[in-house]
Formats: sequence, structure tokens, C-alpha cells
Amino acid sequence: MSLGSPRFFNGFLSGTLCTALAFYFYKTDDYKKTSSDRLTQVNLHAKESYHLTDVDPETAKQLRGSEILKYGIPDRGFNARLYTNHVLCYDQAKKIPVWVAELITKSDLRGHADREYSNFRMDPTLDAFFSSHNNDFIGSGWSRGHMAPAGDNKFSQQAMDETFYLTNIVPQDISNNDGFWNRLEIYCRDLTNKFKEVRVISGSLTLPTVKEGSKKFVNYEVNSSNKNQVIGNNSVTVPTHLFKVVTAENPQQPGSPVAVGAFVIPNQPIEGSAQLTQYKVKLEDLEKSAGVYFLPRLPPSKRVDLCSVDSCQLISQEALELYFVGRKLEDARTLERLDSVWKDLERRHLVPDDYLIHLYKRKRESLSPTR
DNA sequence: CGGCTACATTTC
DNA sequence: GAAATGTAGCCG
Repeated sequence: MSLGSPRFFNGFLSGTLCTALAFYFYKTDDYKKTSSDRLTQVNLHAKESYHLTDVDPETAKQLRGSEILKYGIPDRGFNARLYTNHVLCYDQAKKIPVWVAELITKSDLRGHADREYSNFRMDPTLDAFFSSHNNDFIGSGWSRGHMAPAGDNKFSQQAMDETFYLTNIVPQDISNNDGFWNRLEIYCRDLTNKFKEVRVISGSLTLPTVKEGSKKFVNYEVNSSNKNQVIGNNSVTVPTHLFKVVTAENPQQPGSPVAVGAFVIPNQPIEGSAQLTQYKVKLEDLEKSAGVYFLPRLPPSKRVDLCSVDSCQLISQEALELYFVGRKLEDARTLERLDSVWKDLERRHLVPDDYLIHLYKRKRESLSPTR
């Protein structure tokens, strides 16, 4: 069975993922058949019983519905798609995911999977007709931002590779992606030090802005390698905002509440001094904007505010940049490169810790020509 | 960690 | 020979 098979997922999530009509087809027919198989079967059934007077109104509607949709159920493709370590809902019109869900545990963060071996590419399980393309992003001024991060999948190269499928990607401001969003992703990973199970649902929004006094308008950029064509082109929606819904719990303590946090971040550069709590929102407000219930099986009585049981403190921008410097020092292959990285650190007035100073000295010795 | 571009290689 | 794909080096 393919990863994105709608048939599999309709089976147990049909109430939220499908129309009532589709649900009827699932309930009344063998779900291993294709929808057109099922439709045909219902049609035959309808021909036999349509004029029976004892058919109840609900059944009559279903039978009539199958006649109306003789040529199939118009399908926007909002079925959930399954991958090694994430699940997502893709918008075929906007050509970006609606939401991407993942589970992070400590063991997922250990391993040798490396982005070096991954490439951004079209999702092989998605109809290419509705897919974005790398060319829609390259040179557009927008970066390819992961929703489920690559770094949450160190345990499996396959899982990491799948996060590079364009079904998991939205056009994102690169400074935002490198900075604040990066710090938020690191924060979610660090939550596994306190909670056994961390679940994150990430996605994007196209929020309206107020214009002409009180009138609101939705206005967002669309990206495409085909710049001029309007109808039938391949435009990728540039979201105005990104969100994360975080749940964290220690499930071995039965009955204990689940920590829940919801955050909405503008898709633009964010000041290095910004804190996560500035972007905290009520989950209900996010749900209303997104048109999605994110935690339908978690009653409000079992929720507790994440930022009341955790600091919700991101690592500082300075600490993040020092980490970059460390990685670059380690990767330096020449003395020139090593010194260039160190000079850049001084230029930006970053204060290296003892580890960084020692690393620099050690690398300098190992790269110096032997006499 | 998160990305990019330039250039080389492969593929049709 | 153009387009897709892979690699090296770079930046925040």
C-alpha cells in the first residue's frame, strides 16, 4: 500500500477527513475497492431500489447522491498522507501542506542520518499535477522551509529524506527559517528532556489584513517559475504566518494533563531578541483561523498550558550563532577557511566560550603545514 | 541546526 | 544541448 493511500486512512479517520457522502461509501462497501468501484456498486443498488416507498430519507439522499456524482466525488485531496515519521494534509490548490504532524522522542534524535544525503524533491506519492517544483522556489527570494524538520529524524535516513519532499515544504523567509523558526524547532527537540512524548503540528496560514478602515482582505504572494500565466499555472502560496501546535506529556503517569502550546509566527524576519511567549496564541483562535481542530481527541479538561509547566524559553540568538561557528570550525578543511570563520565571529562581536577557543586552537594545529 | 548558489555530472 | 540531478563551498 502506498504511503498516501486515502483508502487506508479513510477507514478510521473518515469522520473528520471525508465528506458524509464519502463516509457512506466507506460504510456500505468494501473499502478495499476503489471509489469508482464503490460508486458503480451503489448505482446498481440504486436502480433496483430507488422507487421503493419504504426507503428512509437518509438512504434516499445517499442513493440520489451517488446518481448525482455518477462521474465520481470531486476530490481536493485533503486526505491524511502517511510517511515514516510524519503525517500531513496537503492543499492541492495552494500547493503547500495544511498541517504536518510528527512525534518526537529522545530516541528519534539519536542516529547518523544526515541532510547531506537528502535532496528537496517532488513527493513521489503525490500526483505531480498538483505538486510544487523546486524551480518555483529557486531564485524566488523565498526559502524552502520544512514543516516537519529534518533534524527530528536523525534515527532514520529514510524518514529524514521524506521530510525533503515538497509536500512538507512552504515558501519561508530565510532569515525567519535560519533564526527564530530554527530556535523554535530546537526548543521542541529540547522538550524531550522533560517529556517522553512531544507531538508537534506545524503549518502555515494566509491571514487577512485590515485595509480601508475596517474592511479585511486576504492578500498573499504566489510563487511560480511560470511568472505570467494566471489560470492553470503552478503557483505556490507564500503563507503570511507559520504555526506550531505543541503537545508534551509523560504518558506513564495516567490521568496527568497534557501540556499544550500554540504559536503563530509572521513569515518575515524576527528580531533576535524576540521570545516565544510573544507569539503564543489561544489554540481556539488558531483553530478558527486555520479551520482545523488540531486536537479533537484531547478534551480541554485534560489540557494544561505548556508555558505554565515549562519556561517556553528559546535558546538565545547568540547561543545559536555560536553553535553555527562551532559547526563551521569543525567543517573547515583549510587554514584560510578556519581563520575566515574566526574573523567573522570577531566581526559580529560574538563571545566564544572555552570549548570554541579550544576547538579553534586544535583545528589550527591540525591544519597547519607539518615541517 | 537551518538554508543558498555555482558548478559538475548525468540523462533524455 | 537543454534539463534534471548531484556535489562543494558558502552564509546566518
